[in-house]
Amino acid sequence: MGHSRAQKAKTHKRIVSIASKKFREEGLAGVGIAELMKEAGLTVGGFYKHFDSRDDLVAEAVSSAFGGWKRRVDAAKAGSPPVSYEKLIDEYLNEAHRDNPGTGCAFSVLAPEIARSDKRTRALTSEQVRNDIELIAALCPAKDKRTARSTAILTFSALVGAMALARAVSDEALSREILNTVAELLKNSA
Amino acid sequence: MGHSRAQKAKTHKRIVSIASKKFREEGLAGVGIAELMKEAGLTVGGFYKHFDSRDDLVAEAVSSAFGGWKRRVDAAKAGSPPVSYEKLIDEYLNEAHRDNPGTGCAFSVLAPEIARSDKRTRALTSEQVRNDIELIAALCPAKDKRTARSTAILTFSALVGAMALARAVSDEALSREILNTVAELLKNSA
DNA sequence: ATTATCTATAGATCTATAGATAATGC
DNA sequence: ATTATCTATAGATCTATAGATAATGC
Repeated sequence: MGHSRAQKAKTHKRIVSIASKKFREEGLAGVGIAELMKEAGLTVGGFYKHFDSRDDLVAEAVSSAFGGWKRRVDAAKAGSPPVSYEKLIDEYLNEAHRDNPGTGCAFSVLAPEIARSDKRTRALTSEQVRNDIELIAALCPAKDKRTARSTAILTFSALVGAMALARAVSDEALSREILNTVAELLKNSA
Repeated sequence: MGHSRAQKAKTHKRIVSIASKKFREEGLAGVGIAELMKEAGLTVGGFYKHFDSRDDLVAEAVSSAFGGWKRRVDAAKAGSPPVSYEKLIDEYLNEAHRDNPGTGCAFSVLAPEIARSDKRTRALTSEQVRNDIELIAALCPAKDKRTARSTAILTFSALVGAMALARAVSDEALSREILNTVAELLKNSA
C-alpha cells in the first residue's frame, strides 16, 4: 500500500494496457472494473484515484489500442525498404489477426460500440481514422493523391468489414474465403 | 392475464421484433430483459415462458434482423426491373441507413458481438453471410461466376466496414466522405 | 386443467464512494 | 502531510425462478 508516484504512473499504464486488450476481446460492455483491476493485481477501490469514471478508462484504452496499431504501421513504413501496400494487406487479413482480437485492430472489433460511446472517444476515433486513411494512402501505388485517398478509404473499409465478418461466421472455410478473397482483390486492383 | 395461444404467438413475435431493433441500436449486451419486456407492454416474469434463456432470444432476434434485410433485397431483386448492383450499393451506403441502425443491416452493428456469441447464433450468421454473398454475386455485372463471387465478397466487406466506420467517427464530413467514396468506387469498379 | 401473464424476489454483478492503512515526499 | 492502495459497502441493475392470478381450452 501507498506507493510512489513513479509506481502509480506505471500502474496507470498497466491498467490501461490490460483494459485495451480486454475491451478488444470482450467488448467495451463486456468487462467490469473489478475484473480489470484484478488482472492488474489490484482491487476495485483504487480505480477511481486513476480515472474519474469508467468512460475515462474507455477513452484511454481505445486510444491505447489505436496506438499499438499505429506504432506497428509507422515502424513498418519507416523500415527500409518501407512496407508495401501488399504487405499491409497481408499483415491485416490473416488468421492470426482474426484469432487474436485483443492485440489487433480496434476498429474491426470496437467500431459499433465506439459509435455509441461519448464524444471524447468518438473524436479520438475520427482523428485515428483520418490518420489511418493518410497512412494507407501514402502506401497506395495510385496515379494522383485524390485517387490514392479514395483507394485508401475503400481498402480501410474492406479490411475492417472483412475481419468483422470473418470473425462472426462459425464456418471456418467461409471465414478463410473472406480473408483470402478480399486480400487478393485489394492487392490486384490497387 | 392468461391469454390465448394465438395471442401468445403474436406476443412472442412482438418481443423478438423489439429485441431485434433494440439490439441493433444498443448492442447485444446493451439491453436488459426487463427493458425489452416493458417496451412490449409486458413484465419480466413472462419472459421465460417464451424463451429458455436470454441467448435464445438473442439467436431469434439476430435471425429476425437478418430476415428484414433479406426480405428487402429479395423484394428488390424480384421487382421488375430487378434492382441493380448500383442500386443495392446506394440503398446501403447512405445517411439514413447510417443514422437508423435499429432497422438496418445487422452485420454492420452486431458482427463483433456475434463473434462472441454462442454456436447457434454464429451458425445462423454463417448461413446468412453465405446467402448475402450469393445475392450480391447474382447482381454483379461480372464476366464469370467465380469473379462475381469474389467481387461480391469484397463488396459485402466494404459495405459493412464503411458503415461501421461512418458510424464510429464524430466528424460528419469524414463520415460522409467514407460513405460516398466507397459507394462510388464500388460502383465504378464492378 | 392448463397456461400466459403478473408480482415479488433471490443471488450475482456492476459502478462508485467511504474510510482505513501503509507507504512516499516534504 | 499527502496519497496509493486496501476492505467494505451502498445502490442500481441484471438473469432467472417461485408462486399467484385470470384467462383459455378441453
